[in-house]
Amino acid sequence: MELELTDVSALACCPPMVDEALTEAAAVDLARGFKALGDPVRLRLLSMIAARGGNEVCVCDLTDAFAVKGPTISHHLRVLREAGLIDCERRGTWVYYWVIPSALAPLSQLLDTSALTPTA
Amino acid sequence: MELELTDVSALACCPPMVDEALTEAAAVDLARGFKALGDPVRLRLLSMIAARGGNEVCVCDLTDAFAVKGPTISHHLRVLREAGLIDCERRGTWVYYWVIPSALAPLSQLLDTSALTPTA
DNA sequence: TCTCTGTCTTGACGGTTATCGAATCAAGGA
DNA sequence: TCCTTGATTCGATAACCGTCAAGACAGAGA
Repeated sequence: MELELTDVSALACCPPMVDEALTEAAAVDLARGFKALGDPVRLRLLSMIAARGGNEVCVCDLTDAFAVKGPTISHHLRVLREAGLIDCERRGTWVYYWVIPSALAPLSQLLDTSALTPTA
Repeated sequence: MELELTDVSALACCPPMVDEALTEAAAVDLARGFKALGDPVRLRLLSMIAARGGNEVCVCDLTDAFAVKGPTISHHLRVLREAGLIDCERRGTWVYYWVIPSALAPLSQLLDTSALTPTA
């Protein structure tokens, strides 16, 4: 399970873009995260993992919910992991995944528009 | 300027995914938005447009900030527009773009993790 | 009308990505 | 030790995407 992981700490620094435009470097970092979210299968995989809160999800519970085959699920989980959005651990026969909230937070904050619509 | 635009209203319906996993249909819709954000040039373009708040930005003010050529800027602006994240209008010689906050909001809310980290 | 400037579209090229079958690896149990 | 099950990796293929040069279009001004 050796992968090149995105440095999450570098992302935890982002005011809403309605307040301040991104630098080129910040855009490269953050776009990596959004790109990982830009596939329907990956986005739903992440949501199924995240919906367990801090708990974990077994891959075996994910695969059945999708039309795509096992290797494709593995591929998408790897992309999410390389983006630093999730992590995993093998315990016995099964592999468990969980979400990394500190990686999601900057992405959410960047898109926050509450400064434009104060009463919405 | 006739394009197929994503229906924004269909997106304005999304609780954080830490509370509830996405349906397949919702994932397809939302992934379209994230996919548009998944390129460094596009993300920075959007941030430069959004940073003006409700005001508009002339394309001529965007082009100089990037290494890529005019057609590439046009292409990325079109992708952002087809995703429903921005809109534009021509006035005289110049074309002005502005952000659509109601399209950004659901994406931000979906990634909100405050329910997991109450005091962060 | 012609010309100039700003923006977009077209067409093409090279690189990337999603997907799957087959093979591989990891762990448990017979 | 062998077999079975869960998950990943490998290799190949088809589709997609970012980029640019060249050309087209829109509007302003002479």
